[in-house]
Amino acid sequence: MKNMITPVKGTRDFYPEIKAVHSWLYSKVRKVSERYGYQEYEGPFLESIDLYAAKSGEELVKEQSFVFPDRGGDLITLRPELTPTLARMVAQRQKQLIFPLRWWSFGPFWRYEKPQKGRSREFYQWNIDLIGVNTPQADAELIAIIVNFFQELGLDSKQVKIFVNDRLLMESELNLLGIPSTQQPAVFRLIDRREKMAAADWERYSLEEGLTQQQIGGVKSILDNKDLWKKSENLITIFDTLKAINLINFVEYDPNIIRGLDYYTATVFEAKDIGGTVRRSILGGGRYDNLLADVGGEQVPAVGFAMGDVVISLILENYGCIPPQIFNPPASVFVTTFSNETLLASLSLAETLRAQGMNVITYPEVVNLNKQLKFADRMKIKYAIFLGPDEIAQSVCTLKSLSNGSQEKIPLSEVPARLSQILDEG
RNA sequence: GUGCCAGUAGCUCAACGGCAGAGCAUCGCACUGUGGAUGCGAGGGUUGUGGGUUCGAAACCCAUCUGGCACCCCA
Repeated sequence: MKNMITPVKGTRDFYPEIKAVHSWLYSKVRKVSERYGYQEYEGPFLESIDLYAAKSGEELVKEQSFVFPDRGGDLITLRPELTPTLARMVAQRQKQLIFPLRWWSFGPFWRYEKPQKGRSREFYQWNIDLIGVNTPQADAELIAIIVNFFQELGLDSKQVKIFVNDRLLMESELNLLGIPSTQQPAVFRLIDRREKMAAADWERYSLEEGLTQQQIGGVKSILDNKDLWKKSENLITIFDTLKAINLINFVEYDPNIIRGLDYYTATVFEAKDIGGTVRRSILGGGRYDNLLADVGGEQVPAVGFAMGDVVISLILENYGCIPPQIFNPPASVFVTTFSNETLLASLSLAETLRAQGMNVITYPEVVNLNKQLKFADRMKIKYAIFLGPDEIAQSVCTLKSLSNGSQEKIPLSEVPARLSQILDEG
């Protein structure tokens, strides 16, 4: 144990049983993305810091990104999010891409934050975006994808929920209260914090931000108004659309949802664990209609969301949604080795079975069968094959089921066919 | 980046100023052509790391690292 190099803070080691969960999650992400006709893409993990300087949240770039100079002295960033990269990739080929564009991605990201449960410094993120359409139906499609994803994972609407709001609606409400647009970003931050603070603290804080008593009361009544969405044609259409396609469950209006990133322009949404103990949000997204123009392209409307792998994995584990079948044994057949004289015959039989498409493990050392079977048992392999002198003399092998202990002798020439048959049945 | 809590065998934990232990796991034997069960035995530790207090530190103090909780922020 001594002198062991510790892993970099906030990174995770994916041991096989954890990698299995990760791969399974990736397969679900792929399945749902493809079900809606989205195409997989990927960007570079390294980006110039200038790409983020444009429009991501200030803190995300200045405080939470891994930034280092390359050998030429240019500042390189380990990507903290994908949306600016996506905007750049689309802007670069704006004239040749086919819109509406539906793209998805699942890859690693880095943020220099304090690691704790649900948050690491290196994490994977599902990004999915619909670019080139500015309609409530497009927003509804992304929300529908989330609902579909939750259903695919076996979560129900008492466990997780998607909360939706519209920044334009909030801005117009703040305007009605006489709060100027220059002051509105600060008020959005106030809104973001309200549920975490005691009421009195929040009011005092609001006064410090320059709001009048009357405005504070106004903001409070906005945030408590669960029917506020009825003032927004956009939200009305989104909810009507989701109702019509029967995917309105999991979805709820919430005026408190604002989102931290600066580039969101209208619809914003966030999914949370409501039945359990994970307070951190599962995913977040919304409409960002100006980002492409900000990175040098033509103005193109877009909507999308991002989901980190860490929080959703925790939630799936808490709710027992991870199917045990994903921890399959690494092989279906174990070919024992008996002696140095018969070793090559065993290896040869194993290779024959592999050529038939089976996953086969052999014991690469001649040790007693006791030890080999114990190994096979612990690896949860279902069938073992013995090929010792007795079997070789008769041109057969012994097939043993490790689940019920039964054994049968099979002529060597028939082994592949017989085994395929047994594996198909079991 | 701020505050609080915790780190003891591979894992879960005990010992709480006085000989570092248990359960599980591992390895060996009973069982050299047959796994799971059982019995017997063995190995395994600079108590996260560095310093300090003390006759004596796993324990108390300081620093540091790592993790967890609440902030900040966010996936």
